[in-house]
Amino acid sequence: MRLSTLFGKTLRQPPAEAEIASHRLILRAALARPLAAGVYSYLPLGWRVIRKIEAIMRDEMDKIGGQEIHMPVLNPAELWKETGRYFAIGPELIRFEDRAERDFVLAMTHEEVVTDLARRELRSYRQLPFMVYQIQTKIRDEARPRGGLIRMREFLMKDGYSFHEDQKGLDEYYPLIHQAYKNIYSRCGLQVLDVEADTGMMGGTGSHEFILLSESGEDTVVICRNCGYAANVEAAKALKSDRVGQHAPPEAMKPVEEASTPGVKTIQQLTEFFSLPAQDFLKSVFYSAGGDLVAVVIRGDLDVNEAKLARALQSADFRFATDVEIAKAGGVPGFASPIGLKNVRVVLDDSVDADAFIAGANKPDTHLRNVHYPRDFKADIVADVALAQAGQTCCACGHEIELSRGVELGHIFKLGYKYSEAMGAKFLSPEGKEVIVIMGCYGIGVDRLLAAIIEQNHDDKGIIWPRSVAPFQVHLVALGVEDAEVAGVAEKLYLDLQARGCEVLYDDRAETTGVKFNDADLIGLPLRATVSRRTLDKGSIEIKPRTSQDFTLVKLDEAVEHIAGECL
RNA sequence: CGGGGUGUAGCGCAGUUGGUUAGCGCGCAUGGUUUGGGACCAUGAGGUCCCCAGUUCGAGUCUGGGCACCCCGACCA
Repeated sequence: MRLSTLFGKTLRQPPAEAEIASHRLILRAALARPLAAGVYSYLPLGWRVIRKIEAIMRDEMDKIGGQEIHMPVLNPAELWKETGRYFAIGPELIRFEDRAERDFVLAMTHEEVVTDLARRELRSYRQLPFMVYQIQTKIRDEARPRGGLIRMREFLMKDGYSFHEDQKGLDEYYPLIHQAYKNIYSRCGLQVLDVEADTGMMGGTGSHEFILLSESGEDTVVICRNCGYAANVEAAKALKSDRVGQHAPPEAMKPVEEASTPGVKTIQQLTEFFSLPAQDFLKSVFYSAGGDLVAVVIRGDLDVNEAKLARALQSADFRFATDVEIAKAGGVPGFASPIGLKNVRVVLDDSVDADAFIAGANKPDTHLRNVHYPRDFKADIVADVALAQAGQTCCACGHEIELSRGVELGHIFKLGYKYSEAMGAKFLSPEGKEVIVIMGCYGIGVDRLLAAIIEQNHDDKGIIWPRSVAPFQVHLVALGVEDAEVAGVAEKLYLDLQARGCEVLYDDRAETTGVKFNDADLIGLPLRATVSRRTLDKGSIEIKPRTSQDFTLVKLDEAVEHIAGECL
């Protein structure tokens, strides 16, 4: 490709809206251009990278028996009603009617379509197992797109779906997917963290996320530097420290007594008022779940993890209760607890021991001392619903855990029977019995991966492409194109390299040295080859890797083979 | 969806208490001088000042409403 005719100009200054490194470089290097919030067009350079990434994904999927298919983005709403997601998912699912007033949606993922395909095709266990995948546009009307290609409303995803006879088959296949994903990242030059993830309402039996550690990430992961345990904070198990200090133990229980606490509402205020650590108080957080009031009771030093709460409640359909709803059940916001309340489901975090706590009295300006569980209140559910915190210790080895921000690059899931059951995807077993097929789903964002590669591979001059995904391998620079010999040699090199199978971006423009070298650094191809009067006087051209400050002179007649050796 | 910010030429920005023909740098076009790290000179093209309504003799500037984009948070199969 000649730079003089390449569609898309590099920018000296990035548009003011770009804040994170990959976003700025994607715009400056002319990889993509915005059309609307979270919607981008790819220019030739960016699209070549996308195609390289896709090729790696296809290769890894094919290696583990994946078969590429292609499913529509335009979906009849009927399918989504069958699984209930038409009603369960919020406005991020775009819904509309066609001209005949039939309900349609734009697919944000393809479990419904693929399960529908499966139930139509699948008859016998002899057809199992299989895994199909596609690289397809996904539409999600995200509340807040951000970070350029990090979070988009229209994006590309490689999504795969596996179908097995039984859990055992899925369990045996899952590690192959897991390894294929790791291969994809490493082949793209990325170091990603592989973490245990929340299976959420999917009801699955296993799930991993692949996280790029980055300050601009929107997920929080828990990491143990000692044993390597890593998990999304939504799923993370951590050992809650035991309470320290003096507490009335269960065998020495004193009667509950009221304490006047005028205006003291928050845990922070309580610790100051009583001069006691936060762990000696009971925090009660009220939720409204499907019309019921739920009180989540947790130690004062901990916060509620709503993903874990969803699992405990077996429903994600809840929100913070309003003060009115709390008052209706007899609670007094700021001084509330489950003690003495009726018609409230109580979820107790397993951090709450049998020793004495101070809790709300459901009476204005009043708390209660010597509250003991289970003497003074009962729990409907006891579970771990606490958010992991820095400073807690690893559930596997006891070492102190760290929290880190990250970007979710991929998510693999043992789906189980949720979709196949809802949609009746069944097959006949060897015994002639109808059996529901078990599914897995495996997603990885293509655009986001491109952004991640840049996040992890750039310097202050520009992108540093890993060879595997670089839009071209060689940036051929002709300095002083008015010099007929320079132009002639560069031109010949360009043609010869292409004939030899190298991907060459040829800067044939009549620009000054600084402009050309700065563009080469910005675009970031692995190898730069320079032809100038100065190199020709030595019968040579100059070769410089993007990653190095040093260059080497190579004789003209060896140039093609030398470069080919570096980039093929 | 809550909070904050920004909308003036392709990009980055300035524009005074409301006042004539809306500027600057970069980029772009033409000509010339240059040519190993974003060169220089000259000439030139390019604007619904986000939109609508209002106040005013007069609005980029003031008022009201709307829209778009960015950031933080909530949300996120």
